[in-house]
Amino acid sequence: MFGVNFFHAERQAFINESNGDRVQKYITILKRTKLFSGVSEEEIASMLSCLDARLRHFQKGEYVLRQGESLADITVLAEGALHIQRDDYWGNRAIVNRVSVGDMFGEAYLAPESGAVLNDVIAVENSTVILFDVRRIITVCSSACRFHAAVIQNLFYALSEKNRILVQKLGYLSKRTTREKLIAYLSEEAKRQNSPSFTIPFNRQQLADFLSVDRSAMSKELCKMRDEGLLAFEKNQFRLL
Amino acid sequence: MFGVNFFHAERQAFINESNGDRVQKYITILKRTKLFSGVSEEEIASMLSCLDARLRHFQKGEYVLRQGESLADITVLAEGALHIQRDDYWGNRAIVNRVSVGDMFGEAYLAPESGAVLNDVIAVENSTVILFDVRRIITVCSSACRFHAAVIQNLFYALSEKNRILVQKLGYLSKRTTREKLIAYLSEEAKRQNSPSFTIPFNRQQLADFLSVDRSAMSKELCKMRDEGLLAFEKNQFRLL
DNA sequence: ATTGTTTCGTTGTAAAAACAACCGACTTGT
DNA sequence: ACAAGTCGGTTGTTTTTACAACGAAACAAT
Repeated sequence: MFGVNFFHAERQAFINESNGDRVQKYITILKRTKLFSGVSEEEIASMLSCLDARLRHFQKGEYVLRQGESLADITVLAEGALHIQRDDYWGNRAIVNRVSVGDMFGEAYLAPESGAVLNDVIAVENSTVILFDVRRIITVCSSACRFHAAVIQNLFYALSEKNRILVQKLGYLSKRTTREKLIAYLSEEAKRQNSPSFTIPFNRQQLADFLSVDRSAMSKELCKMRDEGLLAFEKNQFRLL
Repeated sequence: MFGVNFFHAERQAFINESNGDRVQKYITILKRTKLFSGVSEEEIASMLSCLDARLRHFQKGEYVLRQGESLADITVLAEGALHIQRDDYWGNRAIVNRVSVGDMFGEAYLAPESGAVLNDVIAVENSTVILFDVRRIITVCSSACRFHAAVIQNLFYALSEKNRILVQKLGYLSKRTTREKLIAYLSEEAKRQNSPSFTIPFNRQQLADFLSVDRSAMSKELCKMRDEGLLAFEKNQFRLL
């Protein structure tokens, strides 16, 4: 089987047998990612072996990365959804981030000095991950890959962007009260989705974990804000007033 | 004057007049930065114009970057010290980070999609900043700069590393209580400095801002922890027991 | 239809943090 | 030497949060 093949033989190349149509599916996905933005499908196909691309599949609930593991690959989520989360010594779970299709993850641990991965990455849906050898990406190969330079630029901008997102989340968490955290997050999300009415990708427990507050206290605060006329909501649909 | 020259004529090249010894001083500094790690002084000198390097000087207390400004340069601190900080609508100041000599900063806002700078950057000492055009760095020039590839790798690893540091700080801030935040920060710092006895680069107010807690409450908690025998401290010298 | 599960709101209580105000020890500048 | 400013600790009060426990609604499985 295709999936099992790649799962158990990590170093196997992306394109190997007569799995052209399946490969084509992932090339189509890659084409839409930031990493390969501006690179045609043909060029992606020709770069896959150059970059040592590999596939791995994960069932819902499975660990994609565990705290303490080390990582030497750039990873892109091709199907499904992941949560990057962290459990401290007494079970407090914080969702550091949510990974959607096309996102990279784990790229913070690729520098030679950086040690082991600090978070768990877990599949919240059945998921497929594509891995690339980091050294092959950032080492410019002389001639073969014309569009290697474009991928390097994309990678740089993606890292820069992720950096900004982390800074943004630091902005939420540096607020002292639950209300301030909610206002910071929700108004940012409204701005991002360009509408005072928007959907968040979390249920209550997940949002509380994301903002590192107690769920019931957050629920209380949300309802208080609703009663004060600051906002309206139903499930994960919010509207700022 | 040298400094005034560069301050008022931003686009002026790094090497221009008979300022060889002053330039040499900054080349020596750059050689020790992560960005130019593994690149010789001669090679740095030859790359400076290629990368459109510029100098700017700031007095203690001056703003290096303001919230809302945009940025198209990679910035390296050559002398002095900066604080990256954020004031919210009601004056709560959070020190997002401290920038030391050799560090890059502001690299989160370089992606075309990323908007304005979200934080203030302020000089806490008289400081000198070196700026490089980001597009010139990540666009591989065909022949001129042999060591351009090394700089690209360094830049990538630096961004990755900074990413990890942000994730780490998120780890501190996602703790719910002041005590937990202190323990997380201090034990991490002890690990980093490889000793249970270590110095932190903050005074109390700055540490409180860094961890986004109230100074007096933090002071109270520190003393309580000291009385419980968890740690000892004097000024910014700490020892975990 | 009923049982179990998940999600979300609610309540009361205990713990923790913010806030404000103040004090003493040290620096710094004149 | 002295005034002004900085820094860190302390205290008391108010506000906020965590925590635990419960209940209703929605949904899925048997």
